[in-house]
Amino acid sequence: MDPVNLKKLAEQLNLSVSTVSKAFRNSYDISEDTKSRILALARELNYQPNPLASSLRTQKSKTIAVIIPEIANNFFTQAINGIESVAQESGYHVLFYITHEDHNKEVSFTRLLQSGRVDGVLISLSNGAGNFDHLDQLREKGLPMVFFDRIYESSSTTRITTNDFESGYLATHHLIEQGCKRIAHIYFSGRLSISNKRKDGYLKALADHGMEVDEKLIVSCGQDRTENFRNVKQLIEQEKPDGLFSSFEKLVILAYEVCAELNIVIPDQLKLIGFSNLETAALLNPSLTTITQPAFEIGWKAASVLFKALEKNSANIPDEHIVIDSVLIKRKSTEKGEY
Amino acid sequence: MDPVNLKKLAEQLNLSVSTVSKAFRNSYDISEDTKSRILALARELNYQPNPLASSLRTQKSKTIAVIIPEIANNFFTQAINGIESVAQESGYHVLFYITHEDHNKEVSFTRLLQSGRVDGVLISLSNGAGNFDHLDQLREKGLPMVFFDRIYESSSTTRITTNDFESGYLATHHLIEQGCKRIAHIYFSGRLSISNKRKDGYLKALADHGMEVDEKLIVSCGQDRTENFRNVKQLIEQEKPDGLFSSFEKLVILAYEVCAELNIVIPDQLKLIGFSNLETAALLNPSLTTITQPAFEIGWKAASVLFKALEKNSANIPDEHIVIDSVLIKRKSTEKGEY
DNA sequence: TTGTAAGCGTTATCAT
DNA sequence: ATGATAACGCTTACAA
Repeated sequence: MDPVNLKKLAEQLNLSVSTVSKAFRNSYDISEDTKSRILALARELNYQPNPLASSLRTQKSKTIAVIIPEIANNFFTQAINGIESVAQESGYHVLFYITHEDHNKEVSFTRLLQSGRVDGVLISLSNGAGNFDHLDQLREKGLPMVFFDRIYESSSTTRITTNDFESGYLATHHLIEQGCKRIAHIYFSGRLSISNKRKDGYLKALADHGMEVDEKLIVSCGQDRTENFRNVKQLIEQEKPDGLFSSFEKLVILAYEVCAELNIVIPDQLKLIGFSNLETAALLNPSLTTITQPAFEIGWKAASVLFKALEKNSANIPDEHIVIDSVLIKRKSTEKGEY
Repeated sequence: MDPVNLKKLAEQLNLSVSTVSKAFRNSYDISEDTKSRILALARELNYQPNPLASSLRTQKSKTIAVIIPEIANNFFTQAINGIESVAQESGYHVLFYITHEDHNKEVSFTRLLQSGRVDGVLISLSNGAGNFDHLDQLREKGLPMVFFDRIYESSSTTRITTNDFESGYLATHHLIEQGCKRIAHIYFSGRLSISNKRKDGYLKALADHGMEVDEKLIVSCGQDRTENFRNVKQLIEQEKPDGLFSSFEKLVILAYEVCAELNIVIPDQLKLIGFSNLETAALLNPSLTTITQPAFEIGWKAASVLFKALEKNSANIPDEHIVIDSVLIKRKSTEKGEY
């Protein structure tokens, strides 16, 4: 219960604090003999250095922050696994902050990180207001940051995403191949670059196949689940699309639920494809055709880029956009019927 | 870029560091006038106190650690949401450590927490060796801990779980009600108390209904997915149970996959029920009857108990076992056929 | 009401 | 090879 620190070790060994301290870092500059005596006592007393004191002195906390919009989301949990695997290997500690898509929370979290608590930040933006002052401010304080998935496009640091535009294109193209003529799209409105890119891919695919864009087939969703349900239901009921591309997993699930309520048979009446990292995609009724993001790799890469900069002691992270491709996994929800 | 700290504020205002420091805490003991001057400059220079220095001085980090076995797991992500909601409200920071069911990692993580990094720990055990020395050691260092879900039963602090025994009983009882005669059980082997309790519930239900226990119907699983698959496949193929109760979500999913491979029709040939917090349980083919844990509440409660103790500055957490009941949600996977 | 100074536990510089 | 000392940025008696 009473603390064991350098001072106590030093007293018990009749050494100075600085000598003891060195034993834990400088292998040279200290005799093998005293060093082993020190380490022995440290083990015996179960000495653990105080990271706060050490961080204060060295100005490195060996800690990073991860800011994400939500956690009950397969993309993010897999990305976290990627981040965490690098962090564990590099001996870093990880603080998590969940914004719940609330821009104000994002702002106040970043404020809390401005003074020494962490050495760097990995962040995936909330779908809130398009104001990035808080992020610029963090950069000004010299805190290295890496964006992943929901990136701040005009930041001058590394940004990591999947090939959102191409994936949106491919998803739509797949529906066209499967014979769809009226292809709807649902997405999350807001400032998210990925949302817009995926939609652009959808639009381009339609254009490339000489299909007209019908604005009524494009439904933007928000944070209110009930409202989203109503809107998607209305879309399917009234516009009777024969294909639907959703750019977010939450919305694909919603579409399944709407179809169940409306007794719409997938894929016969409506073919469904969506971005998703659901592990049970193959077990759904019917199994779901997905655009699956390399979530683990994205998290892994983001953390790797950050740690590489931290090891070099440089807050200078390359100003580049790294893209890791998604894969389209075909399943029953987009199968051609034999009707 | 250059740091703004108390000293700099003090210099610019021709005040002493201590006066400035007080302005941020002691509203009294300092004139309204100077206080507002200080706060104004602080805002202007975007001053953020250095938490390391402050924590070092006050011996409170306003940070807790959460140690869990895995993150890509609906129970844990929902529990995290519960934890995080309390933490945010109380202004605490949260460090996450994922053990990946590796006892050695659990040991080394706890070691890292022994000296001031955190004020308290929330932990759900890995399914490793049954050695709890590292946990006892943490307690000896005076670090408040709360266990949730996968608890250390004989620890003398608060432990929070669902009603595992009763839920195992109910699940089995439900299968019996639905007409099952040969009820199998799959679970994770190891030291986890919850795994054993759920199994005990299964055994008791069989006994209460005068059904014999057939050891061949009870299959224990480990960390190797391929091996688990093989064992569960063998169970279903050779023992031909007509009901199956799985005490973990991962294993229910596995059972679905096995049935798909064997062309076993659920629920006609085999009725399936399992512990699960899957959000898509209702969308599976067929929809899955679940025992669903109050994951958010469990996380919320665990964090609340811990913070209450921390606010009182007492490492004394009640030695009690709090139980929050699960619910049995009936769906198609256990429906009686009309055959 | 404001200031002085010690100290939290460590690290780093400079003597010895 | 070892030790004295200052410093990291903040809080808190205590003094003025």
